[in-house]
Amino acid sequence: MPELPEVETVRLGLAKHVIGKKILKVEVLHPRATATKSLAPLSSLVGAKIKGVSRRGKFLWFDLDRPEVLVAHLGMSGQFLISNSVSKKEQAPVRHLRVRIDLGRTELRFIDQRTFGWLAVENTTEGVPTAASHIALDPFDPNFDLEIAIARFSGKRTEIKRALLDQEVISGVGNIYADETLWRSKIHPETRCEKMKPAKIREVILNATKVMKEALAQGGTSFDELYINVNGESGYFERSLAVYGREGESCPKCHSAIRRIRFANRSSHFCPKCQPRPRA
DNA sequence: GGAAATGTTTACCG
DNA sequence: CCGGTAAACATTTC
Repeated sequence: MPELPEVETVRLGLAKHVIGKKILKVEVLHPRATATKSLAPLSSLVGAKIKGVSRRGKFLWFDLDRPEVLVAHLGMSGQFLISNSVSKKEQAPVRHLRVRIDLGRTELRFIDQRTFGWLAVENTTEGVPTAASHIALDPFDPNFDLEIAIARFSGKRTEIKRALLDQEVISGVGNIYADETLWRSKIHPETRCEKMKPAKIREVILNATKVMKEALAQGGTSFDELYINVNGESGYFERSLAVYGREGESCPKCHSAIRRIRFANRSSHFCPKCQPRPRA
C-alpha cells in the first residue's frame, strides 16, 4: 500500500512524536516483524535515543545516538501508530500488532496485517542503511538529479511502467502513482523506454513528482484502514485518483471507459483514448 | 464455497 | 539484462 507520499506522511508524524525519546523496551510479537538480515534483535536497541527519522523512497529509518539505525519497510500493509502508554491492564487488544516500542509516556506500535513489512537493526554507509543502499534517490531528495534520472530511464530496455516501478531507477513510485503519472503524461504503460524521447521521459518524471506532492499534501491515499498516519487518520488523495482502481469508470479528461490490464504481475489502469498503445 | 484481488520486494528461471 | 512467475501473508470482494 504505502508509496512515497504515505511513507513520508508517516515519517513526518514519527518525527513529531519520537525524536529525543529513549527506547526503554522493545517487544516483538511476530517473528516476521524482524527482518532476517537484522544485525541484532530489536531489543538490542534498548537504551538508544532517537535523533531523527529519515527516508529514501519507501524505506524509513530511525537515526540513533549510536552508529546503527532502526530500519523499517511498511511492505503492503505496515503501519506505525503512536499511542500513550497505558498500563497493561487497560490495553485493548490491537489486531495485527507486531512490535511495541516503549518510549516512556509514548508507545510506538508497528502493526502489519500481511506481514510483508519489517524492522531491522542495520549499519549505514554515508547515512544510508544497508537495506536502502541500492535504492535510487527519490524525487523529493534534495540531491535528486533530474538529468541522471532521465539517463537511467533512457538506458532501460523495458516498458515505462516497469521502469517507474523499478526502485533502482527512481524510488518511491508504486502501482497507484505509476498509473496516475502515466495518465497525466498521456503515455501507455507498455511504451518502451528506448522509444521515448528524453523530453517525454522528463515529463513523466516531473508528473510523478507532482502527483506524489499533491498526494502528500492530502496525507496520502487510503482505500481502507490499511493505510493511516501515526495518529490513525486516513489520507484523502483517493478522491483525486484519475485511473487507479477506476476500471470501467470514465476518464476525467475524455470520458472514455478506463481499462485495466494485468501487467508485470499487477494491475495497470489507463485510458485507452488518452493513452493509446504505441505502435510497435 | 472458492477464486481473485490488494498498495511491496526479492528470488529464480529461461 | 529482461520478463514472467512465484513467494512471503491476511483479508475482502466477486
